[in-house]
Amino acid sequence: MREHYTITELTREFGISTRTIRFYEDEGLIHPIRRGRTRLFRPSDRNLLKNILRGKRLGFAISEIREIVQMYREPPGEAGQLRAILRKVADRRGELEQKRRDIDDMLGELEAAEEACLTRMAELGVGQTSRSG
Amino acid sequence: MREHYTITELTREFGISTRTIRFYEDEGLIHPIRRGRTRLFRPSDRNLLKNILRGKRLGFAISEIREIVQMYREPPGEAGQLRAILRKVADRRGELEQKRRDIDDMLGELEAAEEACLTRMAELGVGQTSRSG
DNA sequence: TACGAATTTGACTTTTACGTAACTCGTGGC
DNA sequence: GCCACGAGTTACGTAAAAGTCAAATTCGTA
Repeated sequence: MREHYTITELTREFGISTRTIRFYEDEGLIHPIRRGRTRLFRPSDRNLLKNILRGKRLGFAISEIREIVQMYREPPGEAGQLRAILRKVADRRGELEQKRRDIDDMLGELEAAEEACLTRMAELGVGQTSRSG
Repeated sequence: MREHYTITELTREFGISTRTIRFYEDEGLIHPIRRGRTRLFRPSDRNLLKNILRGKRLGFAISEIREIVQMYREPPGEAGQLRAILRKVADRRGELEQKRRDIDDMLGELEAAEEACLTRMAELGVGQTSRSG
């Protein structure tokens, strides 16, 4: 595990721009340390970025991702705040389960579409090159 | 199964605005029939809308959703187009599987966060009201 | 057929998530 | 000391996805 990563290393690894990473810092999602003015990303920062991009792929907004990654930090010492986090965790879990149902439904539709295409090709007497599923 | 739905019925059912539905029509995602100038939504339109909103929840852009719902239509009669659809189906399936991995990873992180909170509460000697998982 | 509620269309505005341009700073090599 | 070069900052721009508002229709119905 490396000590630090530069911003451009992370842009290459994750296929995003420096602007994007700096934007996430401006938005308070990530807090790299500095050597002079230059950002240095620790492995934990890199991991956090990975989490952020996961959230993006799942369609969460920046404001939501901010809330989510805040839940991953050291739990606070106050009971009310802990309960608030637990509630949010439960909410997000519900959302994710909805998304999973959405994925399954969508996969079902795709399969139906594929079947329809294959049937149509058979009708036309067209040979297929390969079959994925 | 009803014959037709009005626009406001669908807005209530799905929790979206009339502007949104009309926007989707402008974007060519949906094509309700008309009685005069008034839109009438068939059950198939309602189902299509459901598909569109699924895509939205999963973070697909309108342009992607347009492509996706086009794949659900009657397959064309030309072999090249059929093969193109099959390729797109395979691509989307790959994306959905990535999203599913993202969901599982994120659920894992949430679980870890929950554990950390519960541990912290135990340390503090705080009673929990309930446990979801 | 007159009225109010719902609908349509069109234009303009807003928010989000960055992109782009223009410039400065700091550091290593010669 | 100068230069190249990557990184930083500031400010403005923009595309997508609606929200908002106004004006014109249209519909059910009394």
